[in-house]
Amino acid sequence: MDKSFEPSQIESKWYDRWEADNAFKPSGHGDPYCILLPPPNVTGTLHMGHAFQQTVMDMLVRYQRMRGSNTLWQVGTDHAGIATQKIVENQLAAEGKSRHDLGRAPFVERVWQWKEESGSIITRQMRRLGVAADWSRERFTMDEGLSAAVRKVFVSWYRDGLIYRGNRLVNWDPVLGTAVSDLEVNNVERDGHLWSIRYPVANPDGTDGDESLVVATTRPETMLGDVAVAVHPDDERYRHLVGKSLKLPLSGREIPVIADDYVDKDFGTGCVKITPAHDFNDYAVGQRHRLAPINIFTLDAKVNDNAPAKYRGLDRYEARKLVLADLEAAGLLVETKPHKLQVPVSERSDAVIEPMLTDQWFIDLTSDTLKDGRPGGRRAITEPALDAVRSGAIKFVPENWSTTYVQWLENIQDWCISRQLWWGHRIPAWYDEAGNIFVGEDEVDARAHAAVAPVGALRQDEDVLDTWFSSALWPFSTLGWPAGGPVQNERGEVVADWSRDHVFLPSAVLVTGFDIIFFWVARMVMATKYFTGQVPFREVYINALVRDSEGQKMSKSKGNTLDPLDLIDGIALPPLLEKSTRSLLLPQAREKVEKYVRKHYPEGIPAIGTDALRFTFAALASYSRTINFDIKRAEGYKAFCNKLWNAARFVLMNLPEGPVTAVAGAPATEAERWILTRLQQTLGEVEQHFASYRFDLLAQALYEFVWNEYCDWFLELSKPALNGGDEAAAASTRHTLLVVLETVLRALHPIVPFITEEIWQSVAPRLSLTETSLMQRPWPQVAEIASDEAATAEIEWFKSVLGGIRRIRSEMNIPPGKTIPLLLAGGDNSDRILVTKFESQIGFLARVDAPRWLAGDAEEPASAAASVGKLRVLIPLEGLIDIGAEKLRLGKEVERIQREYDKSSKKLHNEEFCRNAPPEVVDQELKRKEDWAIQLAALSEQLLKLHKVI
RNA sequence: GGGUGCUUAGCUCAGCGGUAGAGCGCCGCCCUUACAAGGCGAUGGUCGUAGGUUCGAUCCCUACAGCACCCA
Repeated sequence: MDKSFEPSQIESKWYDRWEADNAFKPSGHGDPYCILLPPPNVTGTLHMGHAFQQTVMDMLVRYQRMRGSNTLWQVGTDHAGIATQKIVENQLAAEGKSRHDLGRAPFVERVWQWKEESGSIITRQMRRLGVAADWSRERFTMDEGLSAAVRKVFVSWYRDGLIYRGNRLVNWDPVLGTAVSDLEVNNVERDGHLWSIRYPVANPDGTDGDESLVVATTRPETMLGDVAVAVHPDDERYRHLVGKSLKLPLSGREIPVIADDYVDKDFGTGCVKITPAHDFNDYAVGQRHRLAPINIFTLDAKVNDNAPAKYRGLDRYEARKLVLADLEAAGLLVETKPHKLQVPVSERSDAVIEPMLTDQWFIDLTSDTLKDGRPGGRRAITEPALDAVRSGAIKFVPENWSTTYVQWLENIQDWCISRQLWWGHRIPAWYDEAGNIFVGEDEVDARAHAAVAPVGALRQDEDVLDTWFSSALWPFSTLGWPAGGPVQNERGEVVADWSRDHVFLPSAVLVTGFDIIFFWVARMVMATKYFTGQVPFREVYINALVRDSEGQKMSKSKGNTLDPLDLIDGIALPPLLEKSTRSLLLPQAREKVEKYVRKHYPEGIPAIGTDALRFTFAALASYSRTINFDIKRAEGYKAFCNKLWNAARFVLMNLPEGPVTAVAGAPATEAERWILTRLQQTLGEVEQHFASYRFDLLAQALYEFVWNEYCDWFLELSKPALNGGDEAAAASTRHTLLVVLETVLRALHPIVPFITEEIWQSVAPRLSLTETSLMQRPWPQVAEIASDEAATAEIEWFKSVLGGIRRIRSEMNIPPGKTIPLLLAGGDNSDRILVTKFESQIGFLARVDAPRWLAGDAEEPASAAASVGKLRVLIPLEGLIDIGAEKLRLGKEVERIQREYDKSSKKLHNEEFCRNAPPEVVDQELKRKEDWAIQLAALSEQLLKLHKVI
């Protein structure tokens, strides 16, 4: 083995071997354990969130595989309708073309080309992360099998009366020209104005009356589509006007004053203009009062022919200016004041969303019963999804997220599933020339199920389905549903077979971010429950969001994004700068990003390797909802990998040639029995932390075991054993060194697969193991390892003795290389036995001469002292120690112990404590008081002696 | 407005009724033959504020403050 750990040399080697050996495929035996990868965008690249999430999944899968489960890690990508279409449209725009210049079929062909070019980037990156997924089953949401599932589901839900087409108000992105989900709309606070506009009351003869109402609005241009003004029913100021008509300025239409308790009496004037066609709240008010909406915008947000001629064709913001100017001129603009408002912005295009009345397809999630008596969406889809969580069939980790899930479902609206795009699953619906709708798997099927005879030719719906519609089917469509038998990919390879693979449903755990609980998690539950009767997964582990070291959200325009591969491979400053600023358009942003990068990575990013990155993710994965990724932390874990590497080197270089066999009667030494005990405890903790998804504690337990116990103590203790005269102890120690190493490699493997495999390959032959890869080794069982409390207590004693000597050495500035004398005083019989037993270890590790016991009555030389129970460990001062310094040191120590003693003592004098506290707590306190008293006595006596010396 | 979190060492975070912890950083001494990506040791905290419950509160309860995020 090389002197230090070089990740780049081992990672690709092992990944290729594993994959070639089919090590990632389900074994076919054991309990099914399936994890579904949240499918990333096929044209996307790996970011820190993916890397974190995938590390978590990979740890679970590797752990379960070693435990003997039949593991399936289902990977794949989704087609990300809007995002992907937009990328290709941008490419076309660079050529001066639009998708309409190409036409639908050539455009879609071009998107497929782009998908082929870029589609493997993210999967290559995932391999670099060490993802142990079954690549032979990789799927894409638009591949034939998954598309068949989409058609089947659409048609079934339609025929069950749960999908309908309707003219509804939706979030319309006027730039992309499509409906978008309300989940893809962000409400952004912006500076705007609140305008107060006077609406005169109309006289019965149509002329303006003396009275008027003043409405406040942030969107004056929409008044062209006003159908009413609403006031609160209890508002005394306006009660007499309810039912009367107003003359709508600029349009001249008459509109009623209505009473509705949606109105906030105290906001503005207490009068609200109602524009049902362009506001969700107003739409609801309009429906309550049976007012027909008036749509005043075209699909690209220009004023349409429903408005007075002079405004037609104007963009909504130009129209606003003109409306305000005209109102001003008419003396109807009462007030203009600055106002902060929430503006709905499309996540996909940054355009301001325009609520728009359009024909769309919806999934019914809200009606209890259909007109024909069949169950409606609430009963058939929403309630089962709620019950799945309420009943505990699906558990969220951390548990709180179930509240988020439940509250959202309780307030759910019908799901708009149509998108006005070309890239996606085309809606399997056809229209005849009379506008009748025919739904089927294909046109033939649609005709076969026609309720009325089609009039003329059929024309398929132009729209595609929301990407999440296909993602919602992921838990069962990837397993081969709806086909009964083998499903092949485009290369003719079998990728799934429902008759065999259905055992993987429900999957064990879904690992995903909270941001898609609504988008994806809830919808998978709905679809999977409906079509398979099962839950899609038993648990949902909501992973934290990865932020930068200062807690800022990672974003390209801030320059604080990290490419996981740059952490793995390292990157120098110049290419990092180039990369970070390459795709930025705004010069200010470039400057800011460059400054950030130079400040945080003045020397670029050091290569830490996949294992260290994975360990870092594990160590950061507590239940908190965000993790701040600090590269310093990752560097620390690279050091850990190096530590493990060198520990292995030490073990291997202390072995004789050939296999090492267990010695009869072993383990021979306390140190071995202690490290095995600690190993056993650590494995127990690891089990527990896997079960509770506490990867931080899991990583910490292993880290501490490897570094602070195995390396710091056991390896050090093994040195005198290996080099001492006791050949049986040496042989036993060699074997234990090896066994503990091999066991901890197994336990670490799910977190750090590469380094553990590399080391294991050197270790395995020494233990005559027959497996060819660490991946084939069984998970280490707690029950296989014996614990020994007595040995543990002895080693703890030893560590205290050593600690005492080391502190004295360090604080008295005795050079580490200098061997010094050691005197012992006090102590009981067991101390004497232990001193004899550990004499060589104490001598070796503390660099002291053979200890000498002071006879009870012998004159004690002036010494520095530490106490271990009743035992006093003395370092004679002569020629070594500054008495003044030792008095100071000892004085501080005595004070500290005195404080602890007083605390303990005070507690025990409190009668309430003794009466009310549990007996074991009182006992513990008594014991502590006693221990402090012993130490106090020993050290104050020592201090007294030092004072006498001078 | 409704909801969910967070506030602990210089930084990033565990802990959560009974002796305040880790990693990194900082300081001191050491290139001791596994590892200087290292060893040994030290420093560092009235656990956001104010009340309450309790024999005992960083932990439970209440209020407040600050900071996030989600939904409307």
